[in-house]
Amino acid sequence: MKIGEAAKRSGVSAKMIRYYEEIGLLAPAGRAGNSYRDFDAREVHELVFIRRARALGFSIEEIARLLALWRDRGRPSREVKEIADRHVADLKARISDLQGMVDQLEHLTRCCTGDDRPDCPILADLASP
Amino acid sequence: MKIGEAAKRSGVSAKMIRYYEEIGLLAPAGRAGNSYRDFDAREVHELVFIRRARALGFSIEEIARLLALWRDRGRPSREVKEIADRHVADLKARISDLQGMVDQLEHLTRCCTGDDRPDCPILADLASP
DNA sequence: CATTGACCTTCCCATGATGGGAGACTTTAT
DNA sequence: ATAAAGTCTCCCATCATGGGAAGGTCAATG
Repeated sequence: MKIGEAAKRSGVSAKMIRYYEEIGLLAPAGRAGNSYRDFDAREVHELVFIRRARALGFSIEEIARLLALWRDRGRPSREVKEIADRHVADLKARISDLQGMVDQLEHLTRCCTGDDRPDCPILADLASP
Repeated sequence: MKIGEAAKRSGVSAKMIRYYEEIGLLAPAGRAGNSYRDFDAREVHELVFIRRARALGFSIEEIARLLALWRDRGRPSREVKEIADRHVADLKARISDLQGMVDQLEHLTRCCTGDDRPDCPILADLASP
């Protein structure tokens, strides 16, 4: 099948499919008639794998490792779990950063009248020494 | 004072100071002897403002609006609060996205033995139709 | 006064993942 | 046969930041 069909079936845009091939995440697709890429079901399956992994926040780098493990039938699940655990720790760190921002901002906005007066604790905080 | 000193006092790198000037976030600094930028205390103060706003996750775009309001002594605090509230909502949405990923991944990793066996619910999930 | 080292300048490049678009070519449908 | 839709490769843009090169400027020391 051609790239548009593969995109539709996998949920990955044609643009991204070409990009994944370019950076070596996917093996170069065969060419039908030496010009259009030609995909089979296995390749669409890999694209779906990638899309789902992206939706879980894995980086391309991590996905490359997950794909390699997926292709290796004898892999130890330990290695997969390690990648996932590290990623979860990373996500939690990001959440914690963002939550810290929310906490500070909510404190400030609670103190801000938000009316026509110019006094604003939010600006006062940003401008404080 | 020269850019290195302004960077040290504000906590904003010289690279970033030039960038903020280039994109118009800051008024072009005066030049001493027509070559080196020359900063005064007020400009350092603005840089600190920017650094703190960045630490709260505001985009450059938002900071430009906050700076304009800060400079306007008669601004209504309502406008500041609107920006902050929208930003908080944005942060919360991102947290919620990330938390969803964590939840899914923790469910999967709880089910993964993480030993030498190849069976892995994490990969199985990513590869599922 | 001259050299040296620290600082400054501008310009270009890279990041990560994605989208947009141009210009040329191929396939498919009418 | 012609028109429409799909595909190809390139290049550019995002957002905020850092790295580095090549060259100019300043301050202190010999």
